[in-house]
Order: sequence, then structure tokens, then C-alpha cells
Amino acid sequence: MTNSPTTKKPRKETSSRDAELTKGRILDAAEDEFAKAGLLGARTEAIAANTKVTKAMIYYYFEDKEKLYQAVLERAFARRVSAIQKLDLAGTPPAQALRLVVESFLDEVSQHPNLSAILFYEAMQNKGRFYKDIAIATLYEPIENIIARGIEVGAFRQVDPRHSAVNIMGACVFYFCARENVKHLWEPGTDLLSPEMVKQHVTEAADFVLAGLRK
Amino acid sequence: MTNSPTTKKPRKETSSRDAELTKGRILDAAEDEFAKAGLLGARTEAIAANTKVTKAMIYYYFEDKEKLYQAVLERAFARRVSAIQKLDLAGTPPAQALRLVVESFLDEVSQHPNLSAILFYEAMQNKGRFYKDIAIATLYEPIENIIARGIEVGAFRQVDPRHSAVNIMGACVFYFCARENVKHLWEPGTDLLSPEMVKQHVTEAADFVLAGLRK
DNA sequence: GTCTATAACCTGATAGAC
DNA sequence: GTCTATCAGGTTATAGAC
Repeated sequence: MTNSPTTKKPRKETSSRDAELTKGRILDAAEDEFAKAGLLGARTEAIAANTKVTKAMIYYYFEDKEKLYQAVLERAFARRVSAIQKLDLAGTPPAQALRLVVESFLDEVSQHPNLSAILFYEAMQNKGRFYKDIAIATLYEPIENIIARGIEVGAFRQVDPRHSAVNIMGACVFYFCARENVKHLWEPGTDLLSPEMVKQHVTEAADFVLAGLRK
Repeated sequence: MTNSPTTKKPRKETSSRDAELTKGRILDAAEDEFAKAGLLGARTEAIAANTKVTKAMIYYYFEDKEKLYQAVLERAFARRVSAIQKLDLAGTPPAQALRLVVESFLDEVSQHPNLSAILFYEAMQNKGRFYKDIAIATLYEPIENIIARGIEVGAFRQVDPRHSAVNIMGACVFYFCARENVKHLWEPGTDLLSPEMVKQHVTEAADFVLAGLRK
């Protein structure tokens, strides 16, 4: 908002003093911490430790822990919303449309694995207190609608679209959420977020979902 | 261990003073609390509040919060182990066997919805620090083996058994874990743990899984 | 076995100097 | 904008009476 011509000028290089940078760093560290521990378990001290500034800065920029949490959710959902808006779901045949949403969602989760964990914590501990409506609108309803359409057209089995949408989400995100646990199923040292592993999961999950509904 | 003949005699009815009863109550309350908040977020105070005894009893019987958590996990897994041992998986054709494990697992989760939440928290927060091995042996490996067999026999598609096992677990438990959030998809006041809703989920999930693998 | 009281510590949040 | 210091309240865990 300041129009001062000095705004863009790099300041002393000694100690970084940049509002946007600091704010961004806090958001990044907070996203990590909330993904690991949820709103309840997250520690502001731990967030600060992964930042190049002190704990006091969290309160300076975000007022309190809960507001910071909401800011993290907002940023994460902004990505989700813009991703889903790019898809022309209504104009695509159901089977293809379903693959589109699932793959779009999985691609995003692959690039931001924190999202699925945060969503899950939010659903489990906070009962969707903060993001309920937007989550339903961007995650479940699009899938539910496609399934309903697919049944009408005779492309999908006679399932309950709502239950199916929920189960599909589960099949998609579980891998990411539980990765630090299920990784023990694979050879020691296997990174479940490596490009190859992620690619395989996306393929497997999308195929699984499509096969599960197809008539 | 005490052989005293007075052991079974009911004591004064005034103030219940029964070791096993108290221990059981603490375990029950703890299971609820850990399912809601995870090891990290759980409050011993909250556990005590849902017991008819005080917080001090938790430490008297279980030493500390982490030991109590482990006791809860052990009890929950004992149920899982005994349930899976009752099934004759090796002697049953793959498709049927898979339906058997999935339904057995879902039935148990239906009756003890806490299990799925605890498993999930354990996987996410604690990275399976406490129950990793037994979880793999009782949850993932049986499914993985059936899938591998089903592919050999030509009953299932050519999938990766390991990835599929993980995705199947996700499709099964997500409904229970996220119930307080996804319930907003249904009419207000809908109880996702009601017998009808649970029955529908079990049917939908089992069908979905089978259809997703069948050739 | 169960309680009350409290110690010891942790964590969110703020004040005030720079 | 950033830091250090610190407070207030919450939380685990224990001591000791009954």
C-alpha cells in the first residue's frame, strides 16, 4: 500500500527486514507444523524455530495461533479453488471428468503434501470448524455431481454418490497422510514422496477409483 | 493373582473401590480422548473427567500418559488380531477372501469407531512409533497377500498389491475418521454412526473395493 | 485405592527496548 | 520489524493424607 519509491530498494543486507518475506516464512513453517501436529498439537515455538525470526513475530503478523492457522488454511484452499476452476467438468463425459478431478486433486496434493494432512486434522480434531463449507464445495460436491451424472448416463454402477465421494477422497489422501507409517511396507529408506512413488500412487489411485465405479 | 477368598466379595457399596473396574474405566475414557485429540492433544484432565475417579488414578495405574496411550493401543489391537485370526483367508478364493477381510475390518471399526481415529493419529503424529509392526501384520499384509494371489489367479486387475492395500484402507476408514466433518454433506442431524448409515457405508465400501480390483 | 494439594514445567501471548 | 524478557495460565506428574 505504501507508494514510497524506496519500498523496492533492498535494505541493509545485514539483518533481513522484509515484511512479506517474514510473513511468508512463518506461513511455510506453520503449514509444516500444523500438518504434523494439527491445530491442537502444533507449538508456536516449533514454528518459530523453523523460521529465521522469533516467536514474537508470529503474534505481530497473525495476532494469535488460531488466526495463523486460518491463514494457513486459506492459502492452501486458494490453491485448491483455482485448480478446480480450471477444469471444465460439466462439459466432459463422467468417466473422463472423474479422472480429471481425481488427478488434479492428487497432483496438487503431491506438490503440497501438507494439504492432505491439514485437511485431515481439520476434519478430525476441529470437525471442520474452519473450512467446512469451502471443503465441501471444492472437494466433495464436484465428485458427487459427476458420479450422479455418470449413473444417470449409465456409465457408472448404481452407487450412492455421496458415500462414494467420501470413499474416493479416503483412497486418494490416505497414502499421503499415513506415509510416515505405511512407508514401512516398502524397502527401508523408500521415500513415499519421491516422484516415482507419487506417480505410481496417482496412477493406482485414479485407476482404482475409475474401476470401482465403472459398470 | 490373589487367591484370597474375599476377592470376589462385593465391598462396601458407598464408594466403589475396585481396581479392575477403575482401570477399565480409565482405558475407556482414554480411548475416547485419544481418538478425539491424539497422543499429543489429549489431556489427562479430560480423561479423568470422564471417569468416576481422579486424575491421580491414571498415574497410579498407568505410570504416565504415554504408557496409558500404549495400553489403549494394545487393547484395541488385541481385538483386531483376534478378529483376523478367525478368518480362513488362505483357504478362500481371492475375491471372496478380500470381501471377508474388508467386511470384518469394517464391522469392527463400526463397533469401535475409536479404532480408526487412533490408528490414524498414530500414523500421522507418531509415525507409527508404537504400533507399526502389528499394524502392518494385521491390516496391510493380509490384504496385500490376497491381492497378489488374486492377480496370479487372474481374478484381479494387474495392480500393485501394496499401493492397493493402502488405498483400500483409506477408502474404508476415511468415513469414520472424518465423520464429524463430512456429515455436513448429509441432512442436518444425520448421525454417521447410526446402524443404517454404517451399514450403507460398509456395503458401499466393500463393493467399491471389490469392483476396483476385479478384472 | 482414592483423594486433595501442589510442585515443576510448558506454552501462548505481551511489553518494551532497539 | 525484530528482539529479549517475562507473565499468566494450563498441564503433566507426584507427595502425602485418608
